[in-house]
Amino acid sequence: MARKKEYREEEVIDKAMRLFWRNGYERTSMQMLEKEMGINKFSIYSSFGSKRGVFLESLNCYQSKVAAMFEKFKKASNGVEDIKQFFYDSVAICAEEGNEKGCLLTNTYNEFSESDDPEIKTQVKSFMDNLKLLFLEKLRIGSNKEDSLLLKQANFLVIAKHGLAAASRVNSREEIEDYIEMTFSSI
Amino acid sequence: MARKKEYREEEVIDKAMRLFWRNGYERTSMQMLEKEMGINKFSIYSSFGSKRGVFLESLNCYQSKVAAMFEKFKKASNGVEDIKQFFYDSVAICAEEGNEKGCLLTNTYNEFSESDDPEIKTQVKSFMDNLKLLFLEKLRIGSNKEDSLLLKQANFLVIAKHGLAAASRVNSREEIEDYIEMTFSSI
DNA sequence: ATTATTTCTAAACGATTGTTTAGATTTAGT
DNA sequence: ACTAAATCTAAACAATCGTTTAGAAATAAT
Repeated sequence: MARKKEYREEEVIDKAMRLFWRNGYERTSMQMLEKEMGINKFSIYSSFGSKRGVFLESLNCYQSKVAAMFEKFKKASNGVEDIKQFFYDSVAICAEEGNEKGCLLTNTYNEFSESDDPEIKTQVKSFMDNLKLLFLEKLRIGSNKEDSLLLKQANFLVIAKHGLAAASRVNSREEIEDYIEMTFSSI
Repeated sequence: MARKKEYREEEVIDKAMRLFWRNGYERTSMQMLEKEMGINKFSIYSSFGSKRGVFLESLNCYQSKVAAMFEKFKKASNGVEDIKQFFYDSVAICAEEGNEKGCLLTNTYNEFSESDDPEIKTQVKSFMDNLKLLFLEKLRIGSNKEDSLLLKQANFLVIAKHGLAAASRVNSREEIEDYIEMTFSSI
């Protein structure tokens, strides 16, 4: 009994996510969001409530974007080799976007680490913790080493993941791939 | 023939640097700077010209803060072992501050990567390039390997440094130190 | 003590931030 | 065709941003 929306929320939130990814939360203004999402402020607010609402939805969008990669990772069963492939897939996703930013969630954790927004911090932290657990499980499959060493390797690889996120914005894809090779030649 | 300043610029810029380190550039307001530096806006502007001026001086302050560590690194002569020690010193500096942030310059590179402020980006980039050259030189001292492999290892270690910066904000000091041990056990 | 010069306080600046509102426009049901 | 409900445009909102300015307070030289 009323007019129809001229945009699909999943489409505009994907554009918002890319904008936040490039610029971070604070440097992204509503004006930029209007332009990038192709709709105006009223529509943004009626769909997502606030700028923060758009950002939270963007984080979900990012997670669903990498979800397929996570599923593939979870289902694979070659242990450490899966983690290596996971890193390659991560690099591919960043390169596909053409951006030189690290992981959106890692960047978000950094930007919000001193703020008092527990919801955002919790979402990011749980994402990282899940990843850490996944890594640990993979190591159990692919190795016969004792647990304490496994834990250390898991930490090592999780940190390597952060390093990948940070380094991918200052190094070429080739260098990152060299890095992956060297990392895994030591395990 | 006139009144004396009631603050020393080196002292207030050190406080500003710590504030920028914790919060990043965009989330740090003049109001916060006034409070943290202990002087008011007029004094800030007469001493540093602008918020950006305070930030540029803060970056210099950060560099001079780690300069001693760099000098020690440059003068040492145990090759790869020096790099390892350099990483330990880096961790110590962060822990000393009590913050859980990565390297200020790495964070700055991330925050400004999409902005059009070439001066800041150039300063950060040259810092990283210098570090990379230093690493390469250290590898030459401590190793007899051929050049292409040396270059790869240098990249690897520089990326490890970025990883350290990124990971130090989500991992404990003990985990970071485990990470350093594992990194160097593979070289 | 007066003057000149600088730093201080504190208020105000215009611009931009995120957010809201009023009214025109469009659609669907009666 | 008319009405009701939702989306659109576009202007305005208060708050905050970085920045500037006017005037009081303080110092050093004359």
